Amino acid sequence: MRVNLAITAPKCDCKARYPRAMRQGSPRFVGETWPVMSDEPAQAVVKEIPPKAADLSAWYTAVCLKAELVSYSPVRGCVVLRPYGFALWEKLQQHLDARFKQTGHENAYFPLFIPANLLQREAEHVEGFAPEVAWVTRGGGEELTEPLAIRPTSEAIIGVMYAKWIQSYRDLPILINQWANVVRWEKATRPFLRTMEFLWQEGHTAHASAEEARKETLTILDLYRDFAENVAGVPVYAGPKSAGERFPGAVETFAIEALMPDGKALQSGTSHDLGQNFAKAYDIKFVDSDSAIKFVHTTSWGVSWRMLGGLIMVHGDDRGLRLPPKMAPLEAVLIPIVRTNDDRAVAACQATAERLAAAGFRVRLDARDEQPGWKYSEWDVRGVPVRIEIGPRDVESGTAVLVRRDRQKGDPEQRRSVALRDVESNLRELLDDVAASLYRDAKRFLDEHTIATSDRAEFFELCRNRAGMVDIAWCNRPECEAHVKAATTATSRVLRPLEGSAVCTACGEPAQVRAYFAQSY
RNA sequence: CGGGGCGUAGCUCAGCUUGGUUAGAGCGUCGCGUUUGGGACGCGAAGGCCGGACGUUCGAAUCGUCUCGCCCCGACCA
Repeated sequence: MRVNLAITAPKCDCKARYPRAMRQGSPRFVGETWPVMSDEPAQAVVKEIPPKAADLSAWYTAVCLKAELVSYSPVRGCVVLRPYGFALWEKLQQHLDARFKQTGHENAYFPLFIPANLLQREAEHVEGFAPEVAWVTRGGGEELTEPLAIRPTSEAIIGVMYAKWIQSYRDLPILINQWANVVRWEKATRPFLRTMEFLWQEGHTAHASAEEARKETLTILDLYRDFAENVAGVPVYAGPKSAGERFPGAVETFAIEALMPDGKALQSGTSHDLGQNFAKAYDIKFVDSDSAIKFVHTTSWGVSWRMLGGLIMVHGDDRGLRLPPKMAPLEAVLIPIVRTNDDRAVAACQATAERLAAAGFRVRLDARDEQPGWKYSEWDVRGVPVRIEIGPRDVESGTAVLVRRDRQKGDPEQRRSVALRDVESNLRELLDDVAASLYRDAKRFLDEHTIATSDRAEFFELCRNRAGMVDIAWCNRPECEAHVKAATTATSRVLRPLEGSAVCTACGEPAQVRAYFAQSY
């Protein structure tokens, strides 16, 4: 089998090199820090990527651009998802889609345009989305008699269709998902985290009973949690949202919330129990087994490419992306070390790449005519979990050097030499270890930045300082949350049951739940 | 939508205060050669409606007004 493993498009806009003066005296071999700038702790490791700890926002934007995930476009607030970024999105799609199928869902596709009157049927829904809906008012050179909304979400159009499709309890449940783009008119945008047009999936289901709808909502919530933790390596808190954080039109909203390095929470997936609100608005009725005409119970749930933004921030370091292996478009990149009159390493890499591909690994050979060190840096920026180096010494000894992206230079565990005959098992083991290690680090960060307090002043201070997930006993009253938000800009992220009795840390009223409070993206 | 910053070569920027010949640098790109285990080096070459519009002026990258876009910090959201 001859697979196309070599890269063919070496174009990249991140090749800037350090000025010569800065390079002089730099070590030529691994195991030492490069560049030598020990008296300048804030110095970027990779040119054009500022240190992550110094300015998360600047670091984030630079990484998204330099890793060639996205590129800004001439369209305000909209990014181009470049091939590497799209490949990352595809990995998310593959994993989630497989889970949706396993739980009985089917994919379908609904129109991008939503007539004004449809969108307006559910009062809370339209009110909630009004500020961010884009409208088409002209088409074919003529003013439209009825403006068309560009979907901010698809409850409306799907509700109308469900009303047509559903007659009997035998038609239920309907379990449909769509992969789509949606538009929300945003004022400030950032790659993945908030763009005017974004990619997501939205699931829409209809059920005969409230219990079944609630079960579906929770099934998806757990599916999202499982994906975030076990595939993306991002630990999350999952649970119900407060009334103030609820989806417009929902009876109850559940979410998974991740914690970013700057102490702000990122809502990474939502699952809504819509009750009969949309069924009533869109007249989705069925005849039940007892011959009574009833409204269905619906749910909706979504994960967007925002999840990718969270993964980037949680795992990335000063050298760029660090992708969890299951999400990485490439699990390993092979870099031959060629010498003058000795390009045996290229053939060895090609053969190894083919073997690995045959074994099911996503690998690529980088045989471009560039310095090896230059290639290391470039693939570091892109976060490929493992690099495989084969040089003349390896050709002689039948070995390869496996270098893991999650470890820093100088770490003795960063690189290991393995026999080529065992490369598959070694790579498998290494990838698993990288995945576990990335998750472990992220989990430790979340744990260390989840702070329980019952002291009112401390609570407000922690919220203001973006200390992380601030865990309190809470009254679950909208007025209380509004007050906390006004004072600290933090809101409740997700709730969980309260054990025993307590007073609300924020206001002193009787507590009903425990809540994680944090500022959020 | 408020507050702040920035748009000059593919990238990072200098030049602008005090308008004046062909607008510069480093890196990248292209060609040739030497190199290649953490961002190589030499020689040669190409590359710019100075974000856009209007204005002031004999003359605008430079001054003024407007506009578009990007970044950062807030308010709203996934």
